[in-house]
Amino acid sequence: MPTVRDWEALDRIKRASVGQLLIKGARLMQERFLARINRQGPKVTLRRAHTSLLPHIDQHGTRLTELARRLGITKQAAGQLVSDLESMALLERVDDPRDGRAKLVRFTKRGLESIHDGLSVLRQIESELEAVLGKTKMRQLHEALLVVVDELSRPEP
Amino acid sequence: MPTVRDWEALDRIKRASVGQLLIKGARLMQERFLARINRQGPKVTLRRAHTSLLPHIDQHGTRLTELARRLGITKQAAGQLVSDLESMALLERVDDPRDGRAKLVRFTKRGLESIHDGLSVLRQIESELEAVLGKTKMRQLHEALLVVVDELSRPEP
DNA sequence: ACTAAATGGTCAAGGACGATTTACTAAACG
DNA sequence: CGTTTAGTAAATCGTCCTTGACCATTTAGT
Repeated sequence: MPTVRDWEALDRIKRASVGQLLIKGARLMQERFLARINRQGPKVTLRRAHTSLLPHIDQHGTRLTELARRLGITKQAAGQLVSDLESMALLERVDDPRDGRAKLVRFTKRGLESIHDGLSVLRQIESELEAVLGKTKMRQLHEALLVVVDELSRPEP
Repeated sequence: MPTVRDWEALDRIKRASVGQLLIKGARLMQERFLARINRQGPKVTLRRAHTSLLPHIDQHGTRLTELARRLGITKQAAGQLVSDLESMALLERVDDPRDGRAKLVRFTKRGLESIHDGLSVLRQIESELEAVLGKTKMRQLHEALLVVVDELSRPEP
């Protein structure tokens, strides 16, 4: 039977939970990022799935299957995302010289410029965070997040 | 024209970006949480939208309209989530004695027990993080995230 | 070399989720 | 009263992803 004491405990946990703060912070970060990107120009409309694809495009291009593998989705799903970004002229498919079946997905000139713009928006937001956190705590946050991502990336026990 | 130097810069930024680490960490956290919750019993299947609703249910019940407002969605959308959770016997709708039109959404006994279970899963994951981070860095992470959430919660400049 | 299996990719259909719009009932408020 | 507020109902939508079928090419087995 739930008591008032139980509820106070729940409240304390909710406020104290690193996990919940992490999730909330990430959501806010993503919203702010997409809002600024899509505000500063009617060029294209990036969606969440696109932004999770883009970081996996390598300098010399990446195969669709490899992208799908890295994202943990089917190659059809990855193909759809690539097609979207292709129609925005951010990505292009070129034949892979080492395999006649394969194509390499890579940035267009414009896509690369857009990525640079995007990263500068990200840096801007991060510098706003650093302004309130301070340099030291920002560095600590960065280090801690590296460890967190590393730990959570390993398979479940 | 993109150069190799540009690419190296991009790579450095990607690895260094607090924003991207935050988003990735949150995604991994949520995945691990839902996986464990849904693994330790075939009782119910919680989805992401449900877990974002639950923390807003107050001790004495919360009105649907208020839930919708807090979540930033329409009351119909909130109503649907509540209906889902109701059919899992985690929530119930009761008449609000202070307003004949209104109903209060509140936890059932079972729902509250499940919440406790859920929070203990969360604490478990967090303790695993603390095991690799160390107590001090875990505390620093917590404090930094509080500031980050606070800063990102304020309206856009 | 020749065929069989594996691999890279595309097309089409559609499902799950998380919402929205529009329309409605019932109660409260003033 | 008439207007506002709480909630429900039904249809639909956008996003993101899957399944299934298929073609072209490479790789392996014998």
